[in-house]
Amino acid sequence: MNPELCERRIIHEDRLQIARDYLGRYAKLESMSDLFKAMADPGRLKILLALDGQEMCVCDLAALLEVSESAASHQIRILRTMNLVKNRRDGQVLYYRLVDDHVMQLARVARDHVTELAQGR
Amino acid sequence: MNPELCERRIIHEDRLQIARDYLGRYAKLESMSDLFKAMADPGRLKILLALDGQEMCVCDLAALLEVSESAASHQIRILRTMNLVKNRRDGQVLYYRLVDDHVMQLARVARDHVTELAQGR
DNA sequence: TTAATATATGAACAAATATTCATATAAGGT
DNA sequence: ACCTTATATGAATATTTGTTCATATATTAA
Repeated sequence: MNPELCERRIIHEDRLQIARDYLGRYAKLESMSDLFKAMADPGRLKILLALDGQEMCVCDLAALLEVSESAASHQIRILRTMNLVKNRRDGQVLYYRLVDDHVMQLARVARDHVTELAQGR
Repeated sequence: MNPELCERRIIHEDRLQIARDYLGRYAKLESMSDLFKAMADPGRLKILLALDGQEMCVCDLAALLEVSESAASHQIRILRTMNLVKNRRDGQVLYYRLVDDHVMQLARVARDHVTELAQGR
């Protein structure tokens, strides 16, 4: 066992308690980080933005990202698994679309954050 | 060169063009995915939530996450690099705090997303 | 100025993630 | 039934990310 993990140094016991209580109110913390993980790749983020307001198929998205259809399909599978997109079959073609508006809300806040920082806050 | 990347199959040229134009308006796409990457780890997400409304030092955060102070410091460095937190020195202690409110906005939307999905939308 | 505290950082290793290639499945056409 | 199209998936490899351990730096106290 690591001694550093046992005899632990804590300066602000009160703040630690506040943080623990607060984290208790965020029950699905793992799922939340999974959601961010899904959006943490430029390619997947492009896919999500491309699906804002329209349905697209795998081959379209592969063309957009300039990757193989297999690679695109793997990325899309992650987005499906994380419940960000869903699909609808029309004959041979699977059309992908966003599950809800949360994704775009996240994208907008993220864009605001990075643009504000670029302007020196 | 991969032939699949050259003779590309595109079904919806119009939608592809819409997506390309739309992505053009998201200039800082890499920075956006970096921001999500920073929040894509449960430990770092805990740190960010813990800092909602209060300052904490590295040893507090290490205690909260139950990891070594070195590990906590490495995680915090990522949050600093991605401009999510900043610090203030008071003597020997470095106090960390959130840069702005965007982080908490993101956390709230993410929480709403995962709780709604858990309830079957 | 020596020692102690608080934190940062570099390097090595371990674990997770992404990409590629080959193959599988599912629908539609012939 | 057989072939083609559209997409999914498994396995192997390549890349990225996280953790640990040792060491470095900065501030304060003795």
